[in-house]
Amino acid sequence: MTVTLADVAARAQVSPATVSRVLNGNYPVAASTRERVLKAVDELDYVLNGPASALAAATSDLVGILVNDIADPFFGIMAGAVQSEIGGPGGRAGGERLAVVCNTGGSPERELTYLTLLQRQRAAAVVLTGGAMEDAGHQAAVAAKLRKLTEAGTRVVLCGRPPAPGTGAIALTFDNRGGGRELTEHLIGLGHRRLGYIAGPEERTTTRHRLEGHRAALAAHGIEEDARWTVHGPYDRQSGYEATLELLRRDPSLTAVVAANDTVALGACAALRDSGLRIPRDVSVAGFDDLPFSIDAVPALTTVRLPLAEAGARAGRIAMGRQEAPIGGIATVRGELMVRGSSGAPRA
Amino acid sequence: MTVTLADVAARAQVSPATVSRVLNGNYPVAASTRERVLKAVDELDYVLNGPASALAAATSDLVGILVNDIADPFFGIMAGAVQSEIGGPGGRAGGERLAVVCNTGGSPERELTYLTLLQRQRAAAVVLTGGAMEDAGHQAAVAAKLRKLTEAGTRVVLCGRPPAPGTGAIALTFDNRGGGRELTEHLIGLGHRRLGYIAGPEERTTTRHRLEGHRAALAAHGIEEDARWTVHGPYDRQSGYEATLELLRRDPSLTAVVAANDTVALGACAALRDSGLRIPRDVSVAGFDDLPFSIDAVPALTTVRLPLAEAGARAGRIAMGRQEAPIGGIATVRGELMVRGSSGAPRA
DNA sequence: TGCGATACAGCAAGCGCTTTCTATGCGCTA
DNA sequence: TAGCGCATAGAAAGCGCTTGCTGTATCGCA
Repeated sequence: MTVTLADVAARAQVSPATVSRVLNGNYPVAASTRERVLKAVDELDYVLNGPASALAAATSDLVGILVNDIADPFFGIMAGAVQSEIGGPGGRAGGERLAVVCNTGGSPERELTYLTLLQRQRAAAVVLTGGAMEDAGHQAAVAAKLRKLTEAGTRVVLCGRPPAPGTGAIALTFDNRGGGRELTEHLIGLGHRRLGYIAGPEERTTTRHRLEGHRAALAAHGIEEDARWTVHGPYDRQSGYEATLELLRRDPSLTAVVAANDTVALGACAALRDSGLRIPRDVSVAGFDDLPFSIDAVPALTTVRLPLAEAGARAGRIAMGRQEAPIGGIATVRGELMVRGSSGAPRA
Repeated sequence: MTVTLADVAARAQVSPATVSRVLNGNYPVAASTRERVLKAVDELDYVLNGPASALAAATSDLVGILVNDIADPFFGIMAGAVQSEIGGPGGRAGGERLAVVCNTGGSPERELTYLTLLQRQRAAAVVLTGGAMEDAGHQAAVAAKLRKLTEAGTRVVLCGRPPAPGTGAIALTFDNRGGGRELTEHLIGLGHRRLGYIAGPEERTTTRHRLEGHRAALAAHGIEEDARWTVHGPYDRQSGYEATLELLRRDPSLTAVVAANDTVALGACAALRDSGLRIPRDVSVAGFDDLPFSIDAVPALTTVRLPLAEAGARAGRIAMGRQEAPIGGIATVRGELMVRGSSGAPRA
């Protein structure tokens, strides 16, 4: 039925061992023999049985990439960058690896299940992207899983995610707090004093850090925050739209709206427009991430650029052992404030 | 070192066979025994060895999803939908499957390599999304691969991709031609007679079909197309920007620009704005796909909505054998014209 | 009480590959 | 010419799991 190594061996008149060695190329095989084997492989259209070789060799060429939402370019960009460095087909590394991206949908259970699945497959490496849940129980469970993975020899890299001490995982963390602070300081510098904030989902590290940065900026400038100025919601456009209407309802005198990310900011812009407000004349808007579409918003979005592709690529290289891990296993990746048309001085 | 089935068996005082059966749950096991086994599994923190069981059972729970560009929401949305139906962790199906998305980057070689890798892993199913390359050699190679996969029992579904006759693959095809035609007819109906077209990369089915639809509309209305009115380029924003400038250079009298997709259209809008032209007063713009951000363009983009999520979900269900394949193995998914602010009557 | 049917549990034979160890042939050197 | 080492090929023992087949109690029923 299916062609096996033994069939190839028989056809090439050599032992299965030799065929295996030709295919893996890590043992001397005479050129003439090799050629004969390759010819047989070709004629028989032989395809190696992955599970069998993984079992025998006790290793696999699977690399897992966990993302919260695959439909969100934030993750897509990182995942693509990781993958390009993993050395999957066409990647710059030699060995062919199956880089697989797993969509957790932001669900803790799925995240854990995917990690188990990856562990089960004896993945060569795992990259976790994006913010983590702050639920203590879940964090402990993930940490335990990660420790087990690293102990089993799987390289684990966190990309855009806070460190997980004691797990052996390498962390490339985004400086969400610093970025958030810089962004809000920019607005304050422009003269804003009443700023609405549309935060991401609660219990997420990203949400909290960005919000903390925002508040730190307010505090640093002696602006007392009004509890009505903050609204939480998911990381999507609709949330931004609704949250903005809500903010306006709570305090129509706001002169700026800071969103948890660009997608949310887009929703905010739409809500403002629909409310008859002009950006930035009436209300300034700011996002976070600098996704590709942000520059095309009208006016273009003021935001914090996160080097998603660079960070992903670095994470990929580290996962493949082609680049050294940062000292201490932790590196902080900073964002860059991008001032564009959506922010301006408030009306006097 | 690592815990194996045998260890669990020893601890639970049963045979390995019994443990296996408890874990796979497809054979009667006394409740008391099951409990003992589960307890041992838990205590030992046992994780099944994926490759080993795949080898022994000659099946795997891997499902591959091929996409051209994972950073593009067009693919992200489809991939996410497929995945949610695959029954990966948290999906609505019971069995835990590892749904993996593979990023081909639009490269034929990578596509082929990923298919081989998936074949090697004895994937349970494969979903290919997005347009195909039109290179005859490559198409034949892919077709051969697909045939081999289906013959080996892997279910293959094409989502948003033309059928591959004789391969046993199920196809859910987007009606790119019809959508393209409808879109251009809308513009013609508005009074446009000189329409620029920014096509996607050559040698792609999607590119060709959309362009054909556009031309069919022109022909149907007796508009003779000027060769200068079409420019090809990749599916990205920058391409749209540059192509638009080029079109304007070639024929400043164009009153509408039709883009191969929304991302390209965004670039076109930016180019028009930067050229001091107003949308739609001076030039109308239209996209394709109706990605989430399109409604946030200013003015909102007139485009053709493709039910990406629905199609992906359906593809996923078919791949899992939870929904019947369309008769003949081919179904056409139609788009819906979304008329928005970016298109209007040309100035008299 | 006796007999077939039933419900579990175990044995053991692989699944297709990798890899260690061993065998063989050959070219050289002394 | 005998002896040694190197280059290469093969034999065979698993890797950890699944599953067909073979027991062996236990149960129902007459």
